[in-house]
Amino acid sequence: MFNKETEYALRGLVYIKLQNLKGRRPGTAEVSKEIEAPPFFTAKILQRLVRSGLLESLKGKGGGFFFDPEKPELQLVKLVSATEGDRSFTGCGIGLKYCDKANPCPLHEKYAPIRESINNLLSEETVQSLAQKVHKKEISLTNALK
Amino acid sequence: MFNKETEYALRGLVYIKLQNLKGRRPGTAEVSKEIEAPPFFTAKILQRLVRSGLLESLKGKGGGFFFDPEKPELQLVKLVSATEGDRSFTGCGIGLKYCDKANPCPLHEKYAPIRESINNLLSEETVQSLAQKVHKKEISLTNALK
DNA sequence: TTACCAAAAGACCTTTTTGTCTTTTAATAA
DNA sequence: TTATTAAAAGACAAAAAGGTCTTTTGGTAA
Repeated sequence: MFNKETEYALRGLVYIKLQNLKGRRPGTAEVSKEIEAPPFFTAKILQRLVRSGLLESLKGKGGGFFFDPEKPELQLVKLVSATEGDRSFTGCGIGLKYCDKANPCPLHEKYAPIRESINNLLSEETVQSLAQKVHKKEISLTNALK
Repeated sequence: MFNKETEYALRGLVYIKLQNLKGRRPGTAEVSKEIEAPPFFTAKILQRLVRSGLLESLKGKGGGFFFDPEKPELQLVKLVSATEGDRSFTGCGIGLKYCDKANPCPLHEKYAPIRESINNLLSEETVQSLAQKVHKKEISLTNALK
């Protein structure tokens, strides 16, 4: 579904949001440990997210990552665009440049609705909505079995 | 959706099947040209498919690629397993090792049905069924606009 | 104002994917 | 049997993805 960067970003951001809800700002070491992702790579990914304006950070003692409460919720489609680029869930199933209802590839009829439901999912869900689910329910962010 | 190898394999196999229906056995040069894929890479991919038993080939004059009429239709899931490995449409959306109905990640509820419909598509459709669609309808295999 | 802390920046590396090319092998036809 | 044809095999290489590490910068707190 997603590449590694997006997976780590998703897990990391949901973890950060959960901690923010508790009034905390986790740092790279904590985030990478909790989501079981490579530490330096996690740091790099979070940095990129800050640079692209999807996440905030604070240096120095007591520093760490957090979401700007002023900003709207972060739709997954925005996140995935930032990590994988725009074309990840827009292309043709078999890789044709021009493939649409008027000029379909042989997979189009069945694949188009699936692609659409992926895009719906990515528009409907946000980092915050995912964090809520983890917060409220018996839902996990890591590989630890409960 | 798929990686390049799978895309080229899909387009190539459908083209080969279409030519087989006309009593022809296309070679690597023809296939790569018709599906607009890199010639040497196409050759390598078709070779791999032959080695894994999904396609037949004949060397020498009049040689080329063809499907064994004795074999059952080639389900896309078989093809994708050969080119991308088994785990491409079985994993968790956010990359957790253990994620299922009993121990779901926050994306599971909405992603699981999508993943299932992808797997249904890949089981239902075959190289032959896609070739039939191209044969019967106004459906394209290449980037050429009609 | 100094000591310390933690993110930012960026160089560097490894692996996988994607792609190219040459040589060898096997089949066919003359 | 020889010339020709086309796939098989495998070495090689570029690009992208994934990952590591060191140095610099900017904050905080004592």
